Formats: sequence, structure tokens, C-alpha cells
Amino acid sequence: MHQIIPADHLEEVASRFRLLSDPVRLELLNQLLVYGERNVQALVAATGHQQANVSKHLRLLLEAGMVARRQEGLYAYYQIADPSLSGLCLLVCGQVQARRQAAVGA
Amino acid sequence: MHQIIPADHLEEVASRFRLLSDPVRLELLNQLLVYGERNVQALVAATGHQQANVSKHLRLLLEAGMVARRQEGLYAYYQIADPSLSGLCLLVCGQVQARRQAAVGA
DNA sequence: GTAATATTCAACTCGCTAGTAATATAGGGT
DNA sequence: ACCCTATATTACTAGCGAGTTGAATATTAC
Repeated sequence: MHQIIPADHLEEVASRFRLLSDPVRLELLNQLLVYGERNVQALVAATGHQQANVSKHLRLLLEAGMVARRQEGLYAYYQIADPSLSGLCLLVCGQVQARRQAAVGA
Repeated sequence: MHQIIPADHLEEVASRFRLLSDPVRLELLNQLLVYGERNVQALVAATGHQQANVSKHLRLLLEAGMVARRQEGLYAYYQIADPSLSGLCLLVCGQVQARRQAAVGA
């Protein structure tokens, strides 16, 4: 029987999910998914979080290969680099909505 | 511009991802994905974790609607209840493998 | 009563996060 | 060369949340 998640991938898969388990990072990813590309200033303004924190979160996402970075003049532009992210978010959002509707009906 | 992750879903989406960010729970889900249905004993034996811990994790997954529970005599059988789970795991596993291969090539 | 599962409690550890501040780097404008 | 701005990084603190272990207890089915 083949494994869906190979044993030697468990930790890495878990840490990828952990990266997605923070509302601030989800906000940032959502911004990038919607706008395509944004610089740090725009992300700070859109989310209302401190610049240092935004940079820290972006670094984590960058190290995981979920986003890409492009420098243009003074500004650093980030965009989604992992094509599976939109699918992941859609799947989870779909489940969240399904559960909410089920809760209303119950 | 429509949001991929609506603002009022952020916390809930994050907590669903957080549920998937633990290697023990991923092991359990993987068992259920592969074998379809398993009782607690089988999960304890397969993963090597303590029964109390396995039950605790199963409870979290159950409350989130990710698994379903069926009692048969003395035994409690669990199975996957969230059809999006296999898709989520496949997406993330695919990315993990892609990154590993990229790392080898680099 | 025995076996399977669930629940609870206490104590501990670990990792993550926010915040603050300070510093570093680098680009642009003058 | 100088200064301002944008971004990154580091260090430290403090606190929250989650996981583990161990033990004990509860529940339920046989």
C-alpha cells in the first residue's frame, strides 16, 4: 500500500502547513494572490502590521519558496512563487464555508 | 477585487492549517487515507504513540470535521470525513518533492 | 469484571509571536 | 559626498498556545 504522505516527508509537510497556520501570513499571501505583486510598504499598509514583523513573515515565506522577491529601486516586490497555494487556500476556504453553512442549517 | 481568503475566514482557515501542522496528526490522517478506516488500537500500533495522545489528536480532528467516528462494539473506527484532505496532502507533498528535487539539482 | 476508548489533570517543555530597539544595507536624490 | 527612504536583520523580552508524559479516572460494550 503506497503512502499518501511518505514517512520521511512528515516533518516537512507539517512545517509547510504550520507556515500557513498564521493569520498574518495568510493575510500577506492573500494580498499577493489578489494583487499579483506588492511591495513591503503596500503590505504593511494593507495589513496594519509593523514593518519589522511583515519582513520577518515574508522571510519565512521566502525561505519556504512560497513567495519570490524582486528588488526594484528602493522597493522589494513580492509575489506568489508556489503555484499550489491558490489551490490550497481554495480547498480550505471551501471547507470552511461548507462547515459554516452546515452549522446554519443545523 | 475579490478576496481569495475573506477577512472573516482568516482565523478559521489558519486554525485548519494549524490542525494539519502536527506530524502526529498527519500520521493519523495518512493511515486513514491509506487504509480507509482504522480503530484506535490499530492507529496506536501503527504510529507508536500513546493511546491517550492518539485519542486527543483524534478528538481535535473529529471536532474539525476532518474525520468521522463509528462505534462498533468495543472499538471506535475512524475514517476521513473531509474530501479535500487528500487533495491538500497531495498538493503539499508534491511541492515538498519538487523542492527536494530542485535542491538536488542545485 | 475486563477491555477499548475517552477524558482530565499537573507539570513541563518548546516553538512561535509581538514588540521594541537598534543596526545594517542599499538605492535615489541633491 | 551626504542624506533620506525602504527594507532587512538582530537581539532581547515576554507571553501565549500547543504538545508530551504520566497517571488517574470515566465511560461504555462485551
